[in-house]
Amino acid sequence: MKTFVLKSESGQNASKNYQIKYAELLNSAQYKAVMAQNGAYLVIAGAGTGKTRTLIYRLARLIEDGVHPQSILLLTFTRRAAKEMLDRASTVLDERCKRVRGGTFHQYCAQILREHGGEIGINPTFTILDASDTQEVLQHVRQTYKEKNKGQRFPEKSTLYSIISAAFNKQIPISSVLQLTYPQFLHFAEDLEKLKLDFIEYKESQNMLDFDDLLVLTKDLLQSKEHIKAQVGLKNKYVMIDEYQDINRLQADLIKLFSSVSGNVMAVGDDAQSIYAFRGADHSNILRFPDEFGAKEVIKLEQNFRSTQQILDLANNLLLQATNKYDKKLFTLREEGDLPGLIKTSSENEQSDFIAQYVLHLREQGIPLNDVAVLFRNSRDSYDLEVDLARKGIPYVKYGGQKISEAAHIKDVLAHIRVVVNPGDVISWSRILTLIEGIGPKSASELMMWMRGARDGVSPSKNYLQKVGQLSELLAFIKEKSMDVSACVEAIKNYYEPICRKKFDDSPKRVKDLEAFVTIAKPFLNISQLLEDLTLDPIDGTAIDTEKTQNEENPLVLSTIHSAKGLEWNTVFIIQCVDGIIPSGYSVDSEDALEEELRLLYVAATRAKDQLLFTYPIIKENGFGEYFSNPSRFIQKVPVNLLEPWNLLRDALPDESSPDLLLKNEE
DNA sequence: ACTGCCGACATTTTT
DNA sequence: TGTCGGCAGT
Repeated sequence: MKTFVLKSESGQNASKNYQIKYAELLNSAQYKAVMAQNGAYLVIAGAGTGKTRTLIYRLARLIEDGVHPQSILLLTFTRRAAKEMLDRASTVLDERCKRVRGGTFHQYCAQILREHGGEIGINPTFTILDASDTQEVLQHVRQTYKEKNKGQRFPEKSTLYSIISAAFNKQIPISSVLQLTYPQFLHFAEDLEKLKLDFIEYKESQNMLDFDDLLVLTKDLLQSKEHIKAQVGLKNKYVMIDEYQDINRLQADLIKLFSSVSGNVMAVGDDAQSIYAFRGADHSNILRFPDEFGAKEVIKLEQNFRSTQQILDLANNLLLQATNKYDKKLFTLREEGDLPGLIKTSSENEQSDFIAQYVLHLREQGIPLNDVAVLFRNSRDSYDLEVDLARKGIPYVKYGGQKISEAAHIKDVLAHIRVVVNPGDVISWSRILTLIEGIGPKSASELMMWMRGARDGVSPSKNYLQKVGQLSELLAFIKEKSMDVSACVEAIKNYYEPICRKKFDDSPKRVKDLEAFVTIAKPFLNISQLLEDLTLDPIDGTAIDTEKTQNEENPLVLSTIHSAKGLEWNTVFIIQCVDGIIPSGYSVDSEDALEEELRLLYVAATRAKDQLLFTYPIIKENGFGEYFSNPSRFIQKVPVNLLEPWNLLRDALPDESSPDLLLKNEE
């Protein structure tokens, strides 16, 4: 008798002959997620439970099942994350995985708008504004309102940016944002609403979109144009979203639209690790997912493969302090390890000294610098340490904080490219014109008037024209060579370098950045590409320094906790565990905000594989002088049997061959 | 008009 | 920390 096996629609793939032995490589929860077929699924993946691994294998599995790589959409938090996943997936399976469409929400939205934006009146050649560009536009729009409210404190451009952006991302009116976060500006509510309209109008007139516009307009487009929604939906047979806990309302709506045809969505995240409320993320989104998307199943990953049980015990204990119940308890099969340590230092300086010495001590034990991370709440919390590391010659990279592409000197360089790409960009014109000696805001705007067509015979003033000569040569060159990015950037650098030297006291550092920037810019196909990539995927603060230290030893990692998301190291220091820093002084009035700070500490703690050390200085310096600081309230509540206090002893002998030894006191 | 200098001020965290 | 606004000098 002959047999023919009929394939079922879903779920029956376990018997298939896969190239990859999924069942052997994954634990049962991971396996379930990887094999999940059609419909919506939520994967709650605790820290270190192999979330990325699960996503990677699911990609591979789908492709093995014949799903077209291009019909899979993988949305991640950063572009780097997407790229890494696709790279890893192609190692476990094959090159096909690289053809999966992966990236950030902003990137994907920009793509949709370039393709279909015309349908709602968007010119597809729009330029994208990054955070600081947006602030410059706001600065421009702000003038009128500032003058109108003379004598009163009117919000700064950065404050305006957070207010307006919060209104967009949370989709609430400005007055509500003011009530929640900026009650001191409540009386400006009306003006700010108007300012917002001016702001929108200005961006429209210049054909510019900021980060928020990309999301909002994509949503508008897909909601108002049924056929486009269908077209986009058809392309997305499978949608996967990483870090779902950090997604805001707007993004949740977008996912619904992206997956409208197939309904195949897998969201992955951890409600205990939601740390982006400040930008509108709402960790209840992840809890709502099952209802909202009609999820077939919620899969929980709880076995941790990263940390020792001692570290997990402490992390679990931190979560107990939350009023929100996180139904989660991480466990591991790893061997026992050291108790996490709590180190009190007399000053911030001693804290830095301790870190530096202990890092060297670890290195002697065979733990390389780059397997050690120092984490902190605010970017500036590492300044003191950075000075100390530099002095002791310990190489480091820093993640988080200001982006290189937002530094003034890089913005200057980019402005030259911008005016070529978008000659209507008044802000950039003004920026590059006022760089020229003898040209201030007034002459700059006269020159711009003149360029726009010399209305009413405004005299071009020969004197200025001469000064601008060099600049116009440069711009002509860029225009002609727009496909040769490295020639353009090189030319700008040569033109700008003398200006840079005059403009900044710390010009040597900045000139070095310029040189590094030439290298970074090289691989781009044309100047518009360069601009777009830099705004959608800004280079991390010290990425440039990394190049320098590459020949040397792998550097120690310094990072804000936010930027450490998803990463892991053998040893993790969490420094400045002081009340007012973590939790931040800005959060103590709000229970929700406070709880987010707790989650932040939880994220930091769960980055450690073997050793976890909290440090805090007992005396902090602040403006006028010194004051006593208290250890973080979160840390204070942890019982001693989970967190061992260390005793620092300073070696009294000055002529000892080894540096001062800091000892651990076993109690 | 433009430049330079001084003091005030704001500040989490990121696409 | 660096940026911004005001003021004085060229």
